[in-house]
Amino acid sequence: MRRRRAMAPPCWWRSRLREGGFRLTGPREAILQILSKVPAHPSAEEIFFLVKQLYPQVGLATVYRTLALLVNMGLIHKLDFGEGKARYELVQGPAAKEHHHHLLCIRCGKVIDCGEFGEKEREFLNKVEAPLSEKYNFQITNHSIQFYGICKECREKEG
Amino acid sequence: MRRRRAMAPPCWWRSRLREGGFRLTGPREAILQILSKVPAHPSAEEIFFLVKQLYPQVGLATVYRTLALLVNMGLIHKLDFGEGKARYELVQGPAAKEHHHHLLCIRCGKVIDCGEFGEKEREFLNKVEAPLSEKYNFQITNHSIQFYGICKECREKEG
DNA sequence: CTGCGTGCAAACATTTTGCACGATG
DNA sequence: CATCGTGCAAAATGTTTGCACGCAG
Repeated sequence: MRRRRAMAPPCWWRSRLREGGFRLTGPREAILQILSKVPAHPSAEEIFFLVKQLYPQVGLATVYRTLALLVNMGLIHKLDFGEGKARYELVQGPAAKEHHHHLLCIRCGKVIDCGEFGEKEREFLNKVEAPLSEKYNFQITNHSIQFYGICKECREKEG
Repeated sequence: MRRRRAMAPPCWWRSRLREGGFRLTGPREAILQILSKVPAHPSAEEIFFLVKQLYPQVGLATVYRTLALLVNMGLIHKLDFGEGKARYELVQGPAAKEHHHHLLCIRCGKVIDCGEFGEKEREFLNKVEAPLSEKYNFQITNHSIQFYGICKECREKEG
């Protein structure tokens, strides 16, 4: 077990793109590069600005098109916290390890990350995913759990 | 058990509005009326058209403003399945009884309702909600669980 | 060389906001 | 009768699409 050298599968996604019959282009590489580095769940616009630093001539439409492609290929997850915009995360990326969910305040819209319930969550999912998958003939690739409510600050303000 | 007369709690929400210091207006009544009758999770636009049948002069902006008000008051839940628009449901309404979650296809966007895991879900939530609520000082009023993946039809189409 | 993928700009869809009028309490 | 709430229209925001050009294979 002595592989110490940063794991670095330099571009594990290239083969995936080829397999799918898609071309390997600058924008796509840049976007995947960014996604594999960014820790949190960036929105399309955030990704756009990050990619621009790496590949300045990129257009926002390309970011959207590439993200849609990657979602369909199953390389990234599209998340929606009800903010009016989507967020994205690499399936096998930094965020995948720190898999977490969210508390969403219905007053101020604040999003609190919470990653504490790993064990209980897995237990629950193990019980639930297989039957669902079978019953609906649906191949589950990801899940997302949100709790809605009122945050500390909003409760203090308005009672 | 012979109450046959439609249950009709004529307007349980009026007091709630008053308590909050809000006026009791036509549009608000109409919107709550609709929400308490509709079974599924209507979008703002769907609500708008339904309310129009009951209160024709209503404007779409009022629907949005009222929905935001009701969310803040905790009378309705705002849901987002990543379709680019929000959906709403009454907290204590028909949908509340048939509490369910969703399978979302990342290929075609299909939304499949699934309501089968009541017991396991409650078990999980019981374990998880209290600690979360305490740790983040967050009053949980609702939750939402989604599974993302690829539906039967899309798998058949594209392998 | 043949398209697929791209950048740009315009189109779209949903939601929010500004304003003057009207209704509620 | 003082505001709060409303309808309308315009603006803002996020995402998609049409088109001609250029690069990957």
